Amino acid sequence: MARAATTTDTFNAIAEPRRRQILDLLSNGERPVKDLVSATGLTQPQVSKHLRVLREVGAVSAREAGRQRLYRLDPLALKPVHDWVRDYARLWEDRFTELDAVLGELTAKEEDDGDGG
Amino acid sequence: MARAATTTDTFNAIAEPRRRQILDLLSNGERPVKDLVSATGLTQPQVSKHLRVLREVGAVSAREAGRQRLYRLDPLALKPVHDWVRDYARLWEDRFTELDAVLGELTAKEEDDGDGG
DNA sequence: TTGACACATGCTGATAACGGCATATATCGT
DNA sequence: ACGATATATGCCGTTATCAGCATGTGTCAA
Repeated sequence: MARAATTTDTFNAIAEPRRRQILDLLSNGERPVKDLVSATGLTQPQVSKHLRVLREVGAVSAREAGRQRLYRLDPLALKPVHDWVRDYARLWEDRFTELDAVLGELTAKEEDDGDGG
Repeated sequence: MARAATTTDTFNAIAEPRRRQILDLLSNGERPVKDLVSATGLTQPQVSKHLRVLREVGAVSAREAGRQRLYRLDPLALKPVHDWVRDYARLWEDRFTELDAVLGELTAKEEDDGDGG
């Protein structure tokens, strides 16, 4: 078995930075593919493929408008990600964690130095 | 070029559900590898490899303790993920988004049906 | 109809993940 | 020293990504 497909879930889909960039662009509102192409500097097929992945995980949806397709953000698809990291956010927002991190570094250094004090 | 390495950043590292599971286990405190093996049901090499990835992105750190290594969560590594999804959370917490989603579905259906009203 | 435009899909090649298994390293107990 | 325990690493095979390029489908204009 290889790595899970990018279309398995939102976690895999947003691992690709270009896809996050596309979502960022869509958070400003509906946009046709061409706009995303010029904004990202990617080729049109690349953008379409990324959009396909995002569609399959439900992060975007498309609407036909003449010969173009307007893509729209579907933010609820990101909820599982947010829900998961939310618990961890408490840990560093505590400030104690940051302090712990610093102290941990110092302690580790002391141990490396032997009984240097 | 293939998919970005799992060690590229936290986004790629946490795409793998087993690694999220390991982080979840470590959020209860420091644990030796053996505990993670029994808790996850994975083989020991698998766990060690996942831990290596998590170490390389700075999500965990290890401390020597006799013949075992105690792994500790480093939650700050998850901050970029949280920061990124946080903006999107506002969108669905607005409730208007959910309403929009429903209305969008209806509108799309009407358009599919032609002027069915 | 012909052509231009907008978008999606198919194919190829290169890369690297992930699982499984074996094995190397280090520590503890006797 | 020897065996057992704890952990890390190496190799192999399968699989799916991602970039690039060509091509297919549908829409608008003349």
